[in-house]
Amino acid sequence: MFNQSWPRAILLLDGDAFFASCEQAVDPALLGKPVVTGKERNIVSAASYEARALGITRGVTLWDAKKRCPQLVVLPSDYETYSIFSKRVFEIMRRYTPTVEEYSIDEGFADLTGLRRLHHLNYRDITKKMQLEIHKELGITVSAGLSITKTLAKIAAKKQKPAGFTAISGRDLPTALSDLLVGDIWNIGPSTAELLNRFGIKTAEQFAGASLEQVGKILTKPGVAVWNEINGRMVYPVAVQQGAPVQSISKMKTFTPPSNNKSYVYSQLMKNLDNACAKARRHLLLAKKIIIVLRKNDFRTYGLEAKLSRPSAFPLELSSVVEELFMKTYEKDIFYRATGVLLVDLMGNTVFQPSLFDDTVKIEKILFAYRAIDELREKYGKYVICQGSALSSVVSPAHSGGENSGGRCAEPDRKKRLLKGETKRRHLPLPLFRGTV
DNA sequence: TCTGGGGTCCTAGGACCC
DNA sequence: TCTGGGGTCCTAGGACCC
Repeated sequence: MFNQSWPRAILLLDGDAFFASCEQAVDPALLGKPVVTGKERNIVSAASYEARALGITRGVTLWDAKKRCPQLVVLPSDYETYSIFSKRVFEIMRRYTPTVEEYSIDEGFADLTGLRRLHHLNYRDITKKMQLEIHKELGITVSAGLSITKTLAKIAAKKQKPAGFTAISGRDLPTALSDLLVGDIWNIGPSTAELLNRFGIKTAEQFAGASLEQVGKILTKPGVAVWNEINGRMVYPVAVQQGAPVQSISKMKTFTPPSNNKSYVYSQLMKNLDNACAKARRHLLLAKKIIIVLRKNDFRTYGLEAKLSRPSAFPLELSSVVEELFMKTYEKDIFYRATGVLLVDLMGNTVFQPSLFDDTVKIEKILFAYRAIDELREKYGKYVICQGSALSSVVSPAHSGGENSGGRCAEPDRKKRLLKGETKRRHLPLPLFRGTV
């Protein structure tokens, strides 16, 4: 599988407290203050280093966080802004190599192998230059991990944060792994870690030292891949995805408090259908299969799927299918806490040709209607229009848990304010918003 | 981690075919 | 009617990630 014969130089850049740092970069008044994002979920999804210093970590409830630190600045997550920062980080990485993988919104891999001569710098200094440019141009910091495989680069990047740089060479391997538990390795989750523990393998070093025979007996393909990677043998290449095709689109939403009201639960489901379809249309995609998901109060989650008679991304067409699935799944007197809609088996909407049996006039009408709907939503926000059956989820305060339940038209789109320059900005990084919206 | 939301990939097992 | 072997496709569900 891997036929490279010289050691690779794989770099991972990992944003430091990324969401919180973006907020601080956009609004300098927040610099030096404890800032968290996640207001919309009532849970800390990112905490600035100032907040971490006060013991506030990802996942704690805002209520706990506030109690611990009354002066805490709590912000709703603004993914659009973070995505813009993210894009610009990747652009800076691409100044040095085209082999960049946008792994997540705040992490990117780059393969620097063989680029030292081109840049007249060693790998360390190439990395340092990237970090410097990111800091200067965007006002945020990233930590770097440099090693011979992606898995080792991940391990390296975690060693020193924020704004850190850590390299793990082939020679350093045993020491680099000695203080690490198996469960801390990328792609080894809780259940695999537990399995390995049962066989006496507790640390990353023990795992790396196990024989292929032993590892092959305990784990399947993905586990063996990780074992190769932490031994310095590359299995995962840096994958330059050009417009990586989306495999699925889903919308899932918890409502508080849980409800046993059938029409309310159904309306929640329809709202998800609306939003999932809108997203699919934005991506110019149609689904061939749809799955609905109901989560009971005990967190057991049930899914039911249906193949569509023709590919679609239109609630008008899909609501009857969803209703049918819902009736099959829904149990009376059971409390539900969340619903979801997944659109899978996606195809481009340009490829789709109506079959002989389709009613082309009707399809034209539906397409026309949704073009209008999408324009309205683009202009006035996503709650301006929705399926009638989803209505009670938007307007009914009966079961609402405040922030959680739709109707947040009040807060004007923050990005628009930023565009108008109403929010203070540093000598930033502009043009931050060129070509978007 | 008493529990958000959005994804990807892998595997086991059944159906169906030769 | 019983037996065998092997391939492919599909689905449900698990595990993991940020």
